[in-house]
Amino acid sequence: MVLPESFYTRKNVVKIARELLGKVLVTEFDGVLTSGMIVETEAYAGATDKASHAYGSRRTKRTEVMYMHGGIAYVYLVYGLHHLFNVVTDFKDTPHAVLVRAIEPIEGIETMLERRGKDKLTPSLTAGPGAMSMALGIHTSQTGASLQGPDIRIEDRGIKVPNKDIVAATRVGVAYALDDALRPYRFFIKGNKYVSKGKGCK
DNA sequence: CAAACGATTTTCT
DNA sequence: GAAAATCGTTTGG
Repeated sequence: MVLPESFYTRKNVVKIARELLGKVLVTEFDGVLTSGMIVETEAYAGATDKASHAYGSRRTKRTEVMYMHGGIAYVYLVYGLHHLFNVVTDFKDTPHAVLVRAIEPIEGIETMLERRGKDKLTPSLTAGPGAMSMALGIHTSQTGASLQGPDIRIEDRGIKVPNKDIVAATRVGVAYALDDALRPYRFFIKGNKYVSKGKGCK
């Protein structure tokens, strides 16, 4: 089943990030379907989180989508070449979001290999936020798209992730956030090959 | 209006 | 292990 809007419109963004593990992220552009199980996420707690783009209630053209009602996509460009896919949570005017960092490919693997310019399935196909977005065909033009819409959705296929397989850790690439970089807002499935290594992963 | 920089990945040494 | 690639957004003059 496709996750309903009520899954996203809750106050605890950290809890949502954790619950997204094991769910299936699906994109369908021009009738081409690609999907994968979410194995790694990070929570960004809006106004009170120095690592978030919306820290201190900063409101700009780019971050505007984060202030919208939960259940939409927030996609943006980093380093001029990587598209990162986020899920906006919580209610209007509360800029919380969950960054999806990695998936385990399920459907449309051929398409994903093609998009990435690869010919063999390796973990690097979708391990890491930039790589994953490219494999799924996610682009900054999809920012603000509904997750109940025809192009992008997240499904619950009954996959259960045991508590003991969920690891909480510090986030990657946010050292500039000082003390907030130490918050255990990163979740991933223990032992999964598709979890990104990340630079700051110790 | 100009300048600096980043929630990263890949490739080369 | 280190460095480059590359551009929209943010910040300062």
